[in-house]
Amino acid sequence: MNKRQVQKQFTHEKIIAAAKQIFIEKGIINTATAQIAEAAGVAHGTLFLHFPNKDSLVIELLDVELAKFSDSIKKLIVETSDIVTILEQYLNLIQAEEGFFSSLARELPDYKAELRRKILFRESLLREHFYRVIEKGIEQNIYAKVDITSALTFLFGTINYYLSLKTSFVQEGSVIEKFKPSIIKTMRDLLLPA
Amino acid sequence: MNKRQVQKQFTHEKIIAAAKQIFIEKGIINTATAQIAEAAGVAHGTLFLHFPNKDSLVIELLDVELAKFSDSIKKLIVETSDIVTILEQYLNLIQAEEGFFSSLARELPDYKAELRRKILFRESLLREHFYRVIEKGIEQNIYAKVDITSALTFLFGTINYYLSLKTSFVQEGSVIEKFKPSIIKTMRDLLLPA
DNA sequence: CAACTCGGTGAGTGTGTACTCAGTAAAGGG
DNA sequence: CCCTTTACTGAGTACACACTCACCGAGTTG
Repeated sequence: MNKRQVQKQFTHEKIIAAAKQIFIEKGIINTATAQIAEAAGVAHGTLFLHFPNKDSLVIELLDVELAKFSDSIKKLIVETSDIVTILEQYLNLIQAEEGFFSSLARELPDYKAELRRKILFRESLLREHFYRVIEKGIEQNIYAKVDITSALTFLFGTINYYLSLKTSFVQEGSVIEKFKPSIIKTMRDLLLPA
Repeated sequence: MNKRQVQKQFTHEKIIAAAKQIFIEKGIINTATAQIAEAAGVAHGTLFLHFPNKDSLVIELLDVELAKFSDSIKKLIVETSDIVTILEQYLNLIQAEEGFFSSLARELPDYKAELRRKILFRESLLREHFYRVIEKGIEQNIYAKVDITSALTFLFGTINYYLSLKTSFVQEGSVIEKFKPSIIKTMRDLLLPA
């Protein structure tokens, strides 16, 4: 890579990093492209050399984050079959991206179809993984013969619900962190045989 | 009331009705004040004679709807103590306003603080009512000695979750209707002693 | 019925924002 | 060393939207 290409890629990454940061703080709709450019330390116009429009920027950012997240989940599920450990780690992952994905999820309906599809894909992926883990555990008599769908609905529903509270509890700290113990307790109660 | 006052009130109500209709269809942020005026059959400027700004219109509409909803819930809970009936009726109520409140809830984070507070108030009200019903039931040995908080988290979390799916399942029909049986089943399992 | 009140009108204004484009300077190539 | 290519710049454009205001005419009042 020559000097120009290096510079170009550097700028590209600066913009994405800045966008992620501001989106977490203010949400996507509330962030003007000019602000992203300013935060990235480039001219407003530069942004549109790297992305044809704001949506493309959001989608590329989402793709990158989704890939990271998906890899972490796969790794996690391959490495352990203990439901409590998986849950804990999973909640840690959610927590790390809490601001970004939850703000995205909340803006979803106002936003474009492709974003919606991506978020939904991510969720179906997670459900699928969990489903397999639990199913295998049941076969091996590790877990109780629960209604898997109910258990997963509880898990995802609860997380969704807590995240939706986020803007209300504006205090410092992670929403997931706060509710982690009760989520784990309930999932354990649901899954482990009495 | 003289002719002028009647006319004024009529216009006021026309605007609110039109606003509700369009908000359900397109969400609040995506609806321009000019469109509301057009749908109401009044001039754009007329809207601002009746409401100082768009937010006030939203808040008045929300107040009206909240009052209706709250009354229905109170009545429902006074009239019956059978949890399954209460749940069914409650889900019917949610369903009737599904479009309006769920679109509101989804836009919340982008929107103004007072709206957030009102939605939150509504939820705390509902939780409170349910809490009382279940608590009373437990005292009278009607329901299992469940962890009330978990049960309610499941209920509200799940409903929230299903509503968040709404824009994805754009097909006709109510989201709540679709998931009602599984919500009721799980709540019954949680609440009724084995 | 003349004078006045007041709800309604809609073209106009100000603002915020996504996106453009003519110009600039540094890098690359012959 | 000069010419071309290219990433970048930032003032400018187009547009959408909330909100205004000078004017109108029907309703009310004495």
